[in-house]
Amino acid sequence: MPKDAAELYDHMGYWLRQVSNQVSGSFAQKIENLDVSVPEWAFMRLLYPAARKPPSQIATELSLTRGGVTKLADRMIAKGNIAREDNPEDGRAQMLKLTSKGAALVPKLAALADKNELEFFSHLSAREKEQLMALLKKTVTTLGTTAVPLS
Amino acid sequence: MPKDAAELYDHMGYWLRQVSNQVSGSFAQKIENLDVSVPEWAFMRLLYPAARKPPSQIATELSLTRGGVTKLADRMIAKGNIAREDNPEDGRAQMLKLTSKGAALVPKLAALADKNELEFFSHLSAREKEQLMALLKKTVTTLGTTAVPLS
DNA sequence: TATTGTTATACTCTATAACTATA
DNA sequence: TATAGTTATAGAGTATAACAATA
Repeated sequence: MPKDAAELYDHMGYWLRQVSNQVSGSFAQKIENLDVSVPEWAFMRLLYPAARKPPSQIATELSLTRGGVTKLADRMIAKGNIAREDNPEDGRAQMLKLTSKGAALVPKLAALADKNELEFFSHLSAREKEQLMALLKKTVTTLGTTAVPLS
Repeated sequence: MPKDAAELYDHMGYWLRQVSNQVSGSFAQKIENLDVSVPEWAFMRLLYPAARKPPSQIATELSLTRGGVTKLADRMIAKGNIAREDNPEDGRAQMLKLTSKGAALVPKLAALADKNELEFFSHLSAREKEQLMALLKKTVTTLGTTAVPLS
C-alpha cells in the first residue's frame, strides 16, 4: 500500500512543536495575571529555591544566548522577581538569584503548571505520562552531550 | 523521603519546550538557505502536494489567529511559494495553494527534516520513536485542534 | 448581523555583533 | 588576548482589536 503525501512528511519535530506551542500558550495565559512569561518561569525554576547562578550557566541550561539572558534578567529585575549579585572574586562575573518576592511566586506558578498539565495530559495514563517524560528527558540528556552550544 | 525542589517543579511542559525549541531551532538553521522559516514549512506542509485551503482552516490546523495566517501568507506570497485564489462562490473567501516553486521546495525541506530527525532522535529505538510520536499525536488529537493525517 | 479576511499595533523571544570591563 | 556580561539592532512569531467587504 503506497504512503500518501501527508504520511511522507510526518516528522517528530512537527508534532513536538504543535503540542509544545499549545501547552506553553495555554500556560502563558494562566500565568499572565502573575505578570510572568513562560521563559521567565523556566528561568525562575532554575533558581528555586535558593540557587545562585551566573548568567552564562542560565544561558547553557535554557539554550539561550548571553544577550538573551541579560534581556530576560533585566525584565525580571524590573519586576522585582530576581536580583543580581556581584562576585567579589571576579569583577566580570555575577550571580543571579530569586528575591523573596520571586521565590514566593514559584509555588503559585508551579500550581498553575500542575493545573495546565492536568488539562493537557490527563487523557494519558500514568504509565504513558512517565514514558513521555522519560523520552523527552532522554532526548535532552543526549543533546547535552552532543549539541553545539550557542555562542 | 521529601521530594526536592527540582522534582516538585518537574513538568511535562518544561521538557516539551526544551526539546521542541532545540529541534525547531536546529531545523530552522538547516532550512535558512532555502529562505523558509519553520512556521512557513508547517504551513506549506499542509498544502502539499496540491491542496487548496482557506486561511481560516490553516489557522485552525496550526493554532494561529487569522491575522497571523495573513502575515505568514503575505511573506510566503512575496517569496513566490504560495498563491491566493479567489472563491467565485463567496466574495469574502479565498483559497491558498502552493505555487510550483513552493511545491518543488517541499521535498527538499522534507529531506532536511529527515536529517534533523536523525540528528535528534537516532538515540531512540524504533519502538521508542513510535511511542513518542503516538503520545504526541494522541495529545493533539484529544485536544481536537489539528487534523491528524491518518496512516 | 455574522463571517472572512486584512490592517494596525504592540510585545515577547531570540539572534548577531559590537562594546565595556576585567582577568 | 580571552572571558563575562551588556547594549544596539533586527526580525520572526503571535496576539488583540478595529476595519472592510460580503453574505
